[in-house]
Amino acid sequence: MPASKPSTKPKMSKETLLPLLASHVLTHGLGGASLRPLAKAAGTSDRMLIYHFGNKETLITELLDHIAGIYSTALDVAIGADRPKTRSECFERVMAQGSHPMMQPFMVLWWEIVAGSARGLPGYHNAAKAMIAKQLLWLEGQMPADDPDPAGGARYLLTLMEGTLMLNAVGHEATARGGIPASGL
Amino acid sequence: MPASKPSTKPKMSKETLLPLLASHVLTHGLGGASLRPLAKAAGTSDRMLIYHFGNKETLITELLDHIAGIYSTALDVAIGADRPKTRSECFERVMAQGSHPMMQPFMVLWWEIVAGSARGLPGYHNAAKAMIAKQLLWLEGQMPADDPDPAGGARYLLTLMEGTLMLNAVGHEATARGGIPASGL
DNA sequence: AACTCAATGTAGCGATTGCTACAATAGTAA
DNA sequence: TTACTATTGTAGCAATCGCTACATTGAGTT
Repeated sequence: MPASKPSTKPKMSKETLLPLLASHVLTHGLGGASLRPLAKAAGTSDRMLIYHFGNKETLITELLDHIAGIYSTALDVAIGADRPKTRSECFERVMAQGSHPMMQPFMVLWWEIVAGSARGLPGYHNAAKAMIAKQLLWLEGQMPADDPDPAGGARYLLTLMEGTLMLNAVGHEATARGGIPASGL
Repeated sequence: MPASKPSTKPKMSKETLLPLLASHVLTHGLGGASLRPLAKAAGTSDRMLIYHFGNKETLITELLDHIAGIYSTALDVAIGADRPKTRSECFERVMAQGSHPMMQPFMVLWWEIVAGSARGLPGYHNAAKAMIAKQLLWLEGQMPADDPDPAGGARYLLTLMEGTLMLNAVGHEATARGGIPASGL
């Protein structure tokens, strides 16, 4: 009775592991991400994580790459059908999207990535740069159709949005909301 | 010959320890801040850190408070003698100050504090809020003398500045610099 | 059937983690 | 002196860290 043995070819590779690992760090963060909890979340052992990735550093690097990819596609599916009329309206939309509960795990993780990038941790910088670049591109596509300078406007709105999101993250929502002038956007 | 004994009343308290601990985390970060390295940097043992602070969590909390205080006085000594003429000029000055090499340890640590605050780590939120509040107050004092709305302007410039600093931290300096419109500040 | 080799489990290593038990050394109060 | 209390050193504990040595399994190849 060969019953207890689960499966002889369990199909376990980086590609199948990364989504599970990503889901774990998206809810538990990168700071305390150690091999054994990560492995448990992915249904494996630390032994196998090292087997597949070589060491923790490359695991984190590839994981951050993967998460940047997830973020990118999440933005892709969030493209509005119509264009906003003004930059102000564009900013409102974009902020609503960035503050959406669905995006919150990304935001919480995001500051950890920024911190790691600022401190020079391997892998963090590339992921941060990729995510910003993607967001900039996405924002450019969200600009008003008749905007005189969509690229420059996207950079401006991105700066403003990131500042606002940071103030939100540390409990200064009122500061951020009150500071954006209606004109000038 | 009482020679080898260092001092019978070595005067060691939270107040004398905190500056040394702060200097350590300002250069080495909070992430890997464990008791024994911290103690070594302060010239003590982990044993004594626990003795003075009770446990690591309150140590970190009080340390973050202390660092927020250091940051506050650092801003106080950086108040310019004259006021800028325009918001644009004000923003330039403030960015120059925030990008100053002297401030870089604070900036690198800052993103770690933001990350901890976003994730709800104890002590991080209060420190982040205090540092932002101080910065807002400071910025208000730096606004042009004839500004129609110094408080609102300070909030706006703070949002813009933090967004810019974050983009700098992840290697998107060009994005940030190119995005700020000359008008509208 | 014999061999090969990727995939996996088990067990453990040395280092580090936060923290504690116990004892020794004082300086002060009685 | 005697007793007490605050401060400090020494040793160590259980837990976790990243990682490795070794053995086993099993599917495919010859």
